[in-house]
Amino acid sequence: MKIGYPCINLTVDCQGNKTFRIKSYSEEKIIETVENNLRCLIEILKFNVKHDLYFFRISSDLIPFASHPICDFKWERHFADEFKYLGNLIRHNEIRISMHPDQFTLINSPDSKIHERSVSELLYHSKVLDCMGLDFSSKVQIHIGGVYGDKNKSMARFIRRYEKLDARIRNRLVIENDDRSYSLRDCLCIFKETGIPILFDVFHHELFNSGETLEEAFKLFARTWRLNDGIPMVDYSSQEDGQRIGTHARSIDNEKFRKFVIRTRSFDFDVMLEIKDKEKSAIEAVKIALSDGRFSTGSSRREMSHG
DNA sequence: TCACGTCAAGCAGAT
DNA sequence: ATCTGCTTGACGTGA
Repeated sequence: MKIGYPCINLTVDCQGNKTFRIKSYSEEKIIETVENNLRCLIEILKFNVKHDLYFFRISSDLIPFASHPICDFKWERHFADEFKYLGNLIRHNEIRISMHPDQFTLINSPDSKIHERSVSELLYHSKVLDCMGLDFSSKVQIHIGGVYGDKNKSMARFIRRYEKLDARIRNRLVIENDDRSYSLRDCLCIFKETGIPILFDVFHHELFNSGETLEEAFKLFARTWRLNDGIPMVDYSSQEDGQRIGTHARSIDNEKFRKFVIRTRSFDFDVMLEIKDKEKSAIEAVKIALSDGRFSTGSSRREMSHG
């Protein structure tokens, strides 16, 4: 089990997801911004290793406007050395990586323009992982998309569109159950047709499910991951008390997480804490997992792999 | 230096 | 109709 958090580190004094307004786009601006973002990503990953955090989601803002027509900058070539360095850092420390394109990425949209933009966005995400030389256990996660008034048609459209995607995307794409439109059961239907692994979101499943217990859900999604995909990925959050249903917790609820760890003991998976205070809660989660014997520190893992 | 309107992009549900 | 949340507030103009 590896534990991590998404995109932003609040301790390290380095913002790895800097962007700018499209109006101020220039080659100079994007070079300067990406330089900063790559440098900070390195800093954050080093911080993570020091704190036994071996799972990280790279921000989609790493290369701002990468999939937009305005961007004709050859970022892969320009930053080839930096990407190589990052790839080595990630592989050497056995860090698990994910990316999560945002809510505008909808490959099942009936609007062909939105569909095309979404494919470009997915290709950008896949290329980032490719040019770091990462294998197919580094994933790009999306939700199935919109319902557009007819769920069956929209799911069929997703499947058709998926089958036409570039292999660079298909090798990395995983689907995540969401909290109101497409449940774990819906993701399993898509899996049956396409073989896409399912990234399980614990909190979404609590809010929107077909009656499966946590243990049943784990049995169902865990087998959708093949050997090349690595072990299953899980997103974890919990409800912030007193806020509207669906609000992610500000800080980890230690007892709740401990219970989760105990209930899922018979499964091996990597877990990302989608908690607002980021690495702070992730570090708490590491302590809890360690105390349950679910987790080995980086130094002991490295010794094992050498010995 | 700081307040605050706005930011590439979509959808669904709540108000 | 308008607002909010979503993996994450942050950019940058104007005072």
